[in-house]
Amino acid sequence: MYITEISKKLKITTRAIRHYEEIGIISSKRLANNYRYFDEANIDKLKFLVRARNLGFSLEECKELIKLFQNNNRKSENVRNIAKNKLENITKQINELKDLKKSLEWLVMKCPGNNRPDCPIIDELAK
Amino acid sequence: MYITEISKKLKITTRAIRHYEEIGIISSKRLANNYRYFDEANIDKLKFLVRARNLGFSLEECKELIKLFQNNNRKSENVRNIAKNKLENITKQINELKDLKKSLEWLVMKCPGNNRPDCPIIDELAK
DNA sequence: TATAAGGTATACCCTAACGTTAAGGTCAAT
DNA sequence: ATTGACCTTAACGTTAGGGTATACCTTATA
Repeated sequence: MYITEISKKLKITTRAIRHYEEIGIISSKRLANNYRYFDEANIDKLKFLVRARNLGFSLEECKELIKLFQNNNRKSENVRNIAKNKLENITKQINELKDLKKSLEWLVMKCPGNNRPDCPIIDELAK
Repeated sequence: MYITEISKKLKITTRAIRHYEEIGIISSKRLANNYRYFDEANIDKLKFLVRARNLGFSLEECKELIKLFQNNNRKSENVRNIAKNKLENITKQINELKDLKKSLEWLVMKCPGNNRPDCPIIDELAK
């Protein structure tokens, strides 16, 4: 498969694919005209990568996961630890964002939002 | 106040303060020895900025808010719109993260996490 | 056959919000 | 005079690509 073909199939940009190759996460063959060609193995790896990214893993984490993916002697414990870490991070992020949301909701509710200068949001930030 | 003094007080790094100055959000005076000196007005602006950052506003948004903060002819509507936008973004982010969290929780639960290679997380990513 | 269209390549600059050296100037105390 | 704590600027690193420029390759059309 050519790069555009697979980029459409996986709904990512060609730029992303080239980037993944640049930093050594995936690889491809080259045709006589220097065009990239992705065979089954490369495509599988890329698919794996895209799914991992969609689950919120960083490229560095994806690299680790792909290593484990391709290692038949892996321990599922190692995979689980990566996922657990990510889970903790995401939970923290959610909680932080929830706090922010509460504060912002309060302020937006309090603010009249008219053409006068008096504004509880500004007051809060300036207090 | 000197930069370290105020950085401790506001619990941000000196690098952050210098960065804010670099990009023109805040300013400071200089002493004879070229050290930065922050007077009341500068400090108030910086405090405002830190609070806005803590509420999740980007530096660009903070710039806008500070402009409004210092404009006595502002309309509270403009302030409210910035906050409402941010609120929408945060809500979206939370929902996306919640989806990720669910998926990850499911996978982590399913994975035995032992020293065998069989792993539902890998299976899911490779499917 | 020439040329235009469209896919492909590399390579460089850009983003946000600082973190992180590196290399050096200032100041107070020892 | 030296130490250590503070200050300075400059400049590269980070994340995950986006955007743009320039040029080569291939194919369809005039």
